[in-house]
Amino acid sequence: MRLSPAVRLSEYFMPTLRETPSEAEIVSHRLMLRAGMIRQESAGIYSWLPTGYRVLRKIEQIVRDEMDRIGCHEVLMPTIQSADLWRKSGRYEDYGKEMLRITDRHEREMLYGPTNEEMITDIVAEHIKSYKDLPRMMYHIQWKFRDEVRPRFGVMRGREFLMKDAYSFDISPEAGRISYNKQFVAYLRLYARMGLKAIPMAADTGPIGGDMSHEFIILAETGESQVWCNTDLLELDLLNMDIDHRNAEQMSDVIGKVTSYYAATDEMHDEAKYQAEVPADKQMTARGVEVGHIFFFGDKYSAPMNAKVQTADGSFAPVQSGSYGVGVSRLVGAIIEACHDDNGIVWPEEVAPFKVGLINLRVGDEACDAACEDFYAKLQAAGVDVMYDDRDMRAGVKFADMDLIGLPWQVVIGPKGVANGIVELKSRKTGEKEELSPEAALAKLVG
RNA sequence: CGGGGCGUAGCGCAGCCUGGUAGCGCAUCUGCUUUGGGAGCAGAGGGCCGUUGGUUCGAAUCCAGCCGCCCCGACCA
Repeated sequence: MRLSPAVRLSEYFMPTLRETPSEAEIVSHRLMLRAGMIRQESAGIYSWLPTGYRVLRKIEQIVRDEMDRIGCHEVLMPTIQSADLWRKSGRYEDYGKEMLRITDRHEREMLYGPTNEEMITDIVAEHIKSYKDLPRMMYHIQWKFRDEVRPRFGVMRGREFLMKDAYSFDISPEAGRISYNKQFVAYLRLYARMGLKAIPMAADTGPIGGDMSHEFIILAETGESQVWCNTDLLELDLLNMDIDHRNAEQMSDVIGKVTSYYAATDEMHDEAKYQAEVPADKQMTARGVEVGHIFFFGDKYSAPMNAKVQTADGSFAPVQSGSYGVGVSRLVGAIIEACHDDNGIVWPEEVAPFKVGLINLRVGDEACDAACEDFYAKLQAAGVDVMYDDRDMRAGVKFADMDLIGLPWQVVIGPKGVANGIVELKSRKTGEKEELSPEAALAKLVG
C-alpha cells in the first residue's frame, strides 16, 4: 500500500506530451494524457502510468480512512462473478447489454461484475444468522466493468472503472437509516479531504421510495448534469463539523442541516420550489459531475437471495441494506476538472502525486547538484513526498512540465541562488514565489 | 442505439479532389554552440499510409466490405 516517498525524474516513467492527443476533448482527459498519467488501451479502458496510479492510490487511501472511521470494513470480492448469483436476484436478465458476459471453458456462464450487491448479500446470507450480528458494514475497492454504449471523457466515464462500493446490513429500516447516515457523513468528509466541494443532492429513489438516496456532485464546467443550489451550502465547513458517528442524533441533525438547503440535479429540480426557497442572491446554477451515490434499498436483494436473520422474538426477517458508491477512478478526472489552470493541473495537496517538485536548474554544476541532493535527502528524511527533476534539460522544459503535472509546491534551485544561499519556493496554486534559505523552505514544506 | 467525423513516423498534421517511388513541425539519435520559462546550427534514424478485397500498367489517393477511435444526442459511479 505504501507509496514510494521520493523519485528522481531521470529514472521515472512520466511521458509528458507537449501537444494534445487528438482524441481528448475535455480538459481533464487532455491534461491526464499530457501529464503522462494514463494511456488509453481501448475505448473506455486505460492503463495507469506511475503518476496517475499514485493519484488513484491516494484517493483510495482517503476513502479507506473514512470508511474505517465509521466502522465499515474492507474486503475484496472478485471481478468475475457467476451468472447464477445474478439469476437469484433477477438482475441477470434485467441488466442488459451493459453487463459483460463471458463463458469459461466448461461453458459456465460468468460475468465481469458491474457491482456487487448480489455477492455481498450472498456472503452475509451465509454467515449472518442473528439480529445480534447486526449492524455490519463492509466495502471493497475493486475494478468494475459496465459496457457503456458510449464511453467518453477519459476516465470520467470509462467502461472499466475503479469503484469503492460499501454495503450496510441492519435489522430494520430505522437502523438502516443510521448506517446510511454514517456513510453520508463519511462522504462529506472524504470529498472535503480531497479538496472538493461535493454537494449532496437528493436523488431519485425509484420504486423503493423514501428520502434515502443522495448523489454527491462536484461543480465543474464540463460536468454532465445541470445543478441548482443555494450558495450557503458551499460555505459549510464540512471537515470541521466534528461529527460523532456513534451519536445517531447528532448525525441526524447535521445531515438535516446539510440537506435543508436547496440542491438538485436536473432530474429532481423543481423551479417553483427553488424560486420560493432560495433568495435571489443565493441562487446558483452550474454544471456538475456525480462522484458518489448512496442508496438505501431495504430488502430488495436480501429477500430474493434469502439473507434472513432471526429476530429477538424468534421470527425471521430479511436484512435491510444500502449500498454506497464512490467513483474512485472518475474522481481523478473530476478533481482535475475542478482544479486546473491554463498551464496544467493544480492538485489539492492530499491527492497530489507528490507534495513537492524539486527542480535542479543546472544539472552538472557541482554546487547546484550538491544543493539539490542535500535538499532532496532532507525532504525524504522528513517524510515529504518529493519528485526531483534531475534531468539534464533546459529550465523552460522543467518549469513547463512541473506546472503541467501540478505538484502543489515547486522548489527551484539554480546556480545563482546557490551562490547566494537561497532557493525559490513556488506555490502552484497561487503562483507566488518566495526566495528563502534552504532551511526556511524546508521548514515550510515539512509543516 | 440514432446522427456526424477520423484512421498517414512516438505526438500534432499535410498529401487524397485531379492515381506515377510519402512529406512538414515537435519528439528521438550524433556533434558543436547555448543554458532561470518548451534554444540555435549541422547531420542522422524512424512508415505494411488501420485492414481485406476490387478497379488499374501502377493505389496513401478511386470503389466496396470489415476493424478501430472520436464527437453530438438518449443512458450511467
